[in-house]
Amino acid sequence: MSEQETWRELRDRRMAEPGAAEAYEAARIAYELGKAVRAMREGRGWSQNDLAREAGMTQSAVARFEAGGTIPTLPVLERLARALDADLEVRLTPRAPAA
Amino acid sequence: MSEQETWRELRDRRMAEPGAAEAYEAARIAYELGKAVRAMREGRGWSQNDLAREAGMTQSAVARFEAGGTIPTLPVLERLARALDADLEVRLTPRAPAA
DNA sequence: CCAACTCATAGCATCGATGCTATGAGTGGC
DNA sequence: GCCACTCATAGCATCGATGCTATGAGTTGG
Repeated sequence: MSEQETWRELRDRRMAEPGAAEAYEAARIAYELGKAVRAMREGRGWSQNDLAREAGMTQSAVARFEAGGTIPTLPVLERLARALDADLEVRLTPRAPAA
Repeated sequence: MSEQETWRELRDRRMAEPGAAEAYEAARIAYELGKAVRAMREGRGWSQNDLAREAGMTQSAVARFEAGGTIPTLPVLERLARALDADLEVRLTPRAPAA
């Protein structure tokens, strides 16, 4: 079945790390971002190569990111956002009211 | 005036890099996040040390981050968010309509 | 004046993300 | 069957963020 597992496993293992709820969250966010970018890219009918060119990176980097293989850094997210005509938003929203 | 300049200068230089609008944006976001965290921390009457303890890092790391001395990674932001009872939100919002 | 506390930096080690090239597998067209 | 295209990985080099300890300066309280 083509066995394309490594990054997926990497990600899964990360999301399963017990004592690290924060790490889990970061990995989850990375995964969501990867899916979002893939959706936007496909929405434009772009190949990973096209997006890579626009974002100033290589196809392998895009694949790695979309697969959730790593937790992306803000500069990379910015470049992808620009390439996709999107805005990168990063916020800390208080869970409890300012009370 | 006490001359506490290095990180500030580092940040300023980063935000001035010409060909790198993305880098500028990332630096700007880092700066905003630093200010936001500082505000939340002070709102609780916590010292950098208190926050550091809660977030599992050292006072110097908190100072560096609040000063915008580095572009934070998602795991660090998550830990800070948790320590401050906040949620970390990272999103790519399309600038142009789906058109 | 001294002690304690808070924050800004320095300097260094280490880990992890990114950048690269190359390759394998799957698909579609000719 | 062959070629071209797309995507998933491997493997490696490098850069940069984080983690640490230690220190200096400024403040406040005694």
